[in-house]
Amino acid sequence: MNALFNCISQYHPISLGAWKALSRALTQVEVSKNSFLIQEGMVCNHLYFLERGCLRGYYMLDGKEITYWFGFENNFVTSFYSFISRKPGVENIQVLEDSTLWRISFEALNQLFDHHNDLERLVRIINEQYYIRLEERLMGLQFKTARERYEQLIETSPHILQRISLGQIASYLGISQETLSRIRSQV
Amino acid sequence: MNALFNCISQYHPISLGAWKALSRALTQVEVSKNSFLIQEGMVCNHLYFLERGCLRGYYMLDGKEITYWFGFENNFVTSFYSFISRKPGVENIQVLEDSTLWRISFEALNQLFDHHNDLERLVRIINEQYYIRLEERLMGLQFKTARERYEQLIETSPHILQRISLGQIASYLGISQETLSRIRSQV
DNA sequence: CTCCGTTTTTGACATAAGTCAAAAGAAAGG
DNA sequence: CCTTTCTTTTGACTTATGTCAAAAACGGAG
Repeated sequence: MNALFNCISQYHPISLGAWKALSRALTQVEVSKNSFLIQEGMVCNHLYFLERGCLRGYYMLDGKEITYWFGFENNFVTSFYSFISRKPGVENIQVLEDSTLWRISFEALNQLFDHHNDLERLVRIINEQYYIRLEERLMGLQFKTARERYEQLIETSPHILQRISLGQIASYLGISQETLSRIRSQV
Repeated sequence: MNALFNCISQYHPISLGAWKALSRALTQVEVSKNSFLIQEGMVCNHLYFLERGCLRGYYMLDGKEITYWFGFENNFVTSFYSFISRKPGVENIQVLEDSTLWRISFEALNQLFDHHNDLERLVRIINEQYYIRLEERLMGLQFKTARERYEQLIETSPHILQRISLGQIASYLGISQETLSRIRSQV
């Protein structure tokens, strides 16, 4: 649970009381490679923190898997739309490496908000940071060529290249895997 | 200010005290067509609410204006990255029609958070809803053809077509204006 | 109503990227 | 260690989309 505490502290410090309450509400989850944390059609009832391992989020479009997200150590994870709106989502979250997570339910989190102001602030701040990242990602997709997207990925997230297969990276970048393979072979 | 109150209420009801305090912190701003609300290189110090009018957000890439956002009545507006991180941003927000806005400064907003829990909750909830929209937008860009993007825009935001020029819509969709013109001429 | 500037359309052409298919390479399982 | 399966690469070809340039249409100002 140390990893989570450290991660939180980088966003916004919380009181000891809030941390204790949060700890009590958390459950550890171990999941193994190729299993699913979340599947489409479900209402996602939990917010997760990924302590160890690696995940992939994707949805189906015309019979193809479209990867929209990768999760690594110290990332928060959920099917955001479903978790927030309490409706079934289209997202699947697949476990790419055996992973350790901590999770809290929607109800428990909202109860904590009522009693611990600083926790709600923490979540507000984390949401804002995640929003900024998503905005940057959008800008990276809107008008860049396949090569530019790949080069940007190398710069901003080189660790992805080590741990994710080429086909999944291509999907994440919005290009075909053949194209990515060719880009890679030409430096 | 009624429009703002109504808009807020749809997300999360707030106490009368919170609303009074918020009202006092708001300033009305009138801006005229073709002026700029925010320009790149500035730190954006305000969060705006657009009561009447229409705005466009864009940034420069290789000497071209890339439109990433349109704002209409009842939208919240800011250069999000800059407002949150307190650093200069790359975004420009241009006024497309004479507009009326209300604004609150970063400092004032954060002071309100300290005294009015429900205001911070409101903002957290609004942020979450905006996050979901951005996610949907990202999915719409990642793997769709020019025609699919345009058809999706007609479905989800037909009002944009009435008020925005073709060139700017094309940019928003991540395609050239010639391509959009041709798509439109073939139904 | 006419003129001027802006926006949209059209045409011709170039090119990035997708698709399909097969071969090569790497990883996993018995 | 060999076999099977999955992933990556390569080739040939197609297609969607971008680019440049010019014409047409539109809209505001006087």
